[in-house]
Amino acid sequence: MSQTVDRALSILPLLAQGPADLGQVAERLGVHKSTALRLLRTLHEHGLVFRQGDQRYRLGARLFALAQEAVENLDVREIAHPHLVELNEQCGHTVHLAVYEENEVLYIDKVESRYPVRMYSRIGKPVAITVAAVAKLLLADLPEPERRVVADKLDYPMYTSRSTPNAVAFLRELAVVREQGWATDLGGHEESINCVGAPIRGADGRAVAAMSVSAPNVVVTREELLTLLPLVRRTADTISREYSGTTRPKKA
Amino acid sequence: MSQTVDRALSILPLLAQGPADLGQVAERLGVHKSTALRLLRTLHEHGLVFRQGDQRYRLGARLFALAQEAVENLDVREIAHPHLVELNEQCGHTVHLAVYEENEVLYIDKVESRYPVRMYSRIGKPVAITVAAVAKLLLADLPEPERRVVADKLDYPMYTSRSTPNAVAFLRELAVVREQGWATDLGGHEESINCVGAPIRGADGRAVAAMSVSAPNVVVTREELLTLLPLVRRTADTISREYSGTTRPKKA
DNA sequence: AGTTGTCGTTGCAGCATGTGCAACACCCAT
DNA sequence: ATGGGTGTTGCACATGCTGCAACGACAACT
Repeated sequence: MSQTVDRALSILPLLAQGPADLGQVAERLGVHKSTALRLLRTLHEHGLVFRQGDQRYRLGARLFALAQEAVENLDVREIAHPHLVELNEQCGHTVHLAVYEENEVLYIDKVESRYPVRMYSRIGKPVAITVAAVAKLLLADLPEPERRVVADKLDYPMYTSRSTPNAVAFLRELAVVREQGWATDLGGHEESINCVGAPIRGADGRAVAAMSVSAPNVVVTREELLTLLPLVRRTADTISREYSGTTRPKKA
Repeated sequence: MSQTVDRALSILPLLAQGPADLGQVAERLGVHKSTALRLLRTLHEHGLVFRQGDQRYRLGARLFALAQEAVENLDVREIAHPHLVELNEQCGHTVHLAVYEENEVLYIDKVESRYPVRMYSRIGKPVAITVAAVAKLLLADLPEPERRVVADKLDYPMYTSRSTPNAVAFLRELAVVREQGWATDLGGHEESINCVGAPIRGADGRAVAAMSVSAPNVVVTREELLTLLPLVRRTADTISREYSGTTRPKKA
């Protein structure tokens, strides 16, 4: 790995937390001001960083443009979206779409109760990987050795008393999910929130994404939410079919 | 500027066009394969890039997460404030900043007029949503269905004879505002007060806030106030650019 | 099977490149 | 004026980046 690039890229998450001036950047990077300045300049020339009125640095528009392209290239999202909306119209609850990437599970789409999605709402956040239904689905689909390696590396925070406590329990849960082809999160992340989810599979049978429906206890009980399972699975299967039918990654 | 970082960052827009393998990246960068490899590795460790199918490289979803986090930590008010003050120094009148939230439009910042006669308003208070210039701007930017739903739910109090009388008239007014990109309130709230306003837009083109200049008849006539329109729009555009982190405005 | 081509990966020697220092320029408060 | 706080510049040094060439893995042909 390249030290210079490593330092430069470390600036990005730093600025994502909020604007910072040259001194702060240099200090938090552990380098001299002049070094930080040159890194920032380079980032600036590529538009990833922006200087606002009072000399402070912020993430720039180019980064947003790149982020846009990054998700647009995930064509699962395009295909799935209308189906997520439809599902939302039928049940009224929040619908999520997530993918697995590099030891993380990220939400890439979301439909909130009755209103159309707004870009940049809360999509893009990593999910609570040890408890979320979509995370279980995606991890359960990994090849066995990788699954175990990932499970070992994870932390197992006890969000609630129902959270997955450790790797052993997690792997056991994944085996169940793998077997039954769907997953739940019953108060494992927040005590009052339940989810049911199902995988979206590509032509080769592997899970390319996962979707879930979430609702708080006060709206529907666990049992009522579980009655939506067939609908969720049917939607996921529909998306799977459309995805594997239209996706033809030519040039082999 | 730093050569190494410069090269590394050049990879991103390159990958934005589509996945590429090591050889292609090296060639298009004009560097040796081993160099490209090390750059890609570094990008990979930061999650900006990932390898699909253990072969080709593509943009990583972490880019998306980064942009997301940055947007959440963005504070329109902080960015706008100095510009509002500057505008106030140039024209002397009251300047307002407002956002739309949950069927309401709220003032979130205000710079008081230098003239003795001031208008009543308070930061944090909902504005007269059917007549205020800022409210028209923000509602005009909503997606069509939501706009209509909101317009139907509103009350249309006749503050003055010039107030918007009903939903039909309001929607017509919003269409005009949407078209022209600015809005006025000519005695619709208080007989003697006029306003002109313009929207502040984020990187995705949606209005994140709106600003206006207000003055009573006794200080400036409507016609005189309207001559400030270019200045108001220019200020709003400047704030928009700074908020979205770009130097060049997108197309309207 | 053997062979040839392609592609990703590695270790290394040389030197381009990034680094930190110190001095400078600037702005604002005192 | 004076001082402390910024961001910025030029420069000598050596760090860490570069390109080379060789290796291993894999697949496609003959």
